[in-house]
Amino acid sequence: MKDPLVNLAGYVLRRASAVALAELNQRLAPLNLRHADVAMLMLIESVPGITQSHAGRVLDIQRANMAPFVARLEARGVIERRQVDRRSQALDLTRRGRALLSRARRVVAAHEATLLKRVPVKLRPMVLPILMALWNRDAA
Amino acid sequence: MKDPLVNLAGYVLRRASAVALAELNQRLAPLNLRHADVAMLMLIESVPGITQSHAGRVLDIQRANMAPFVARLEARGVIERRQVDRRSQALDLTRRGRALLSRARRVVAAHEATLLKRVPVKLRPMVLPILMALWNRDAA
DNA sequence: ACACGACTGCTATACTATATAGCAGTATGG
DNA sequence: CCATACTGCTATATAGTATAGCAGTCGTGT
Repeated sequence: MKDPLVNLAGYVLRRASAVALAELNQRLAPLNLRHADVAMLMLIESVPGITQSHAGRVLDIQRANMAPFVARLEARGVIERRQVDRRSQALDLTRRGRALLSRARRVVAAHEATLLKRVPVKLRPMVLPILMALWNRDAA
Repeated sequence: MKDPLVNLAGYVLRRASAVALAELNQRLAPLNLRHADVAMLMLIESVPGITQSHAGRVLDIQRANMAPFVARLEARGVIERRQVDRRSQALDLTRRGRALLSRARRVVAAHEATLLKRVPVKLRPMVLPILMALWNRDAA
């Protein structure tokens, strides 16, 4: 089938992302986690006590959506909130959160391995640099 | 800010895709198009008379979602449906659709150029091969 | 010849992710 | 000490995608 879109980086980027995301979410389903949950847990682990609003900025989650999202994780007992200010909330992992995260990390690692295995060995070292460049974390 | 997620290809893939998609949609807004519309128009142009269900499979759009999607494009007068069977619909661009598509194509080209410009020249030739590989169009 | 399974287009519905608007309260810098 | 910016939050809206099921049609195997 002649697909005229496969020459468009933007299109292939979107399709690749959609597939990878679906696969990851499927892998995480047994842990009752979604990709965003794991991202949050990993961020909090890496920056313990990070502010809720700050975490939202890093992960690009709106303040409005942060509230129920964090509340769910807290209700589940994997993170806890600590008042830092009378407005800011610091986030930390609970013992349970750390245990869950360590399981999730294995799933993520397997997912990453699957992704990279699809790329020819010679191209593999360029995957992250190219994705970072496309994401445009540095330039304007 | 130490972001522990930037080493994960899946994460960066998702973020890059989200940014690129948002940018493209913004560029297309003046034409009153979204990225999915353009994908459909380009596909129909490339395979005139393609069946609605077939187009849905190529673009990975569910049959159920295809119906209102195609209806919108038809109501707008950019595509037309032709009965091929008493069940299958063949899709074609109208004159108006071709005109709109040629404008959209310029927007898409500009978007593609912007994306690729972010990638160091030496890595640029690897962008599409890597994205295709991640998308996994061939392997299992 | 025709029954059956597979396919098409469709409606209705639901779920997820994300976005906008606005509020009450708090911190901070000029 | 006041104006401004910030925080967490609720309520709500929009877009994209997914599921279930229906009526009708087609193609194939026997």
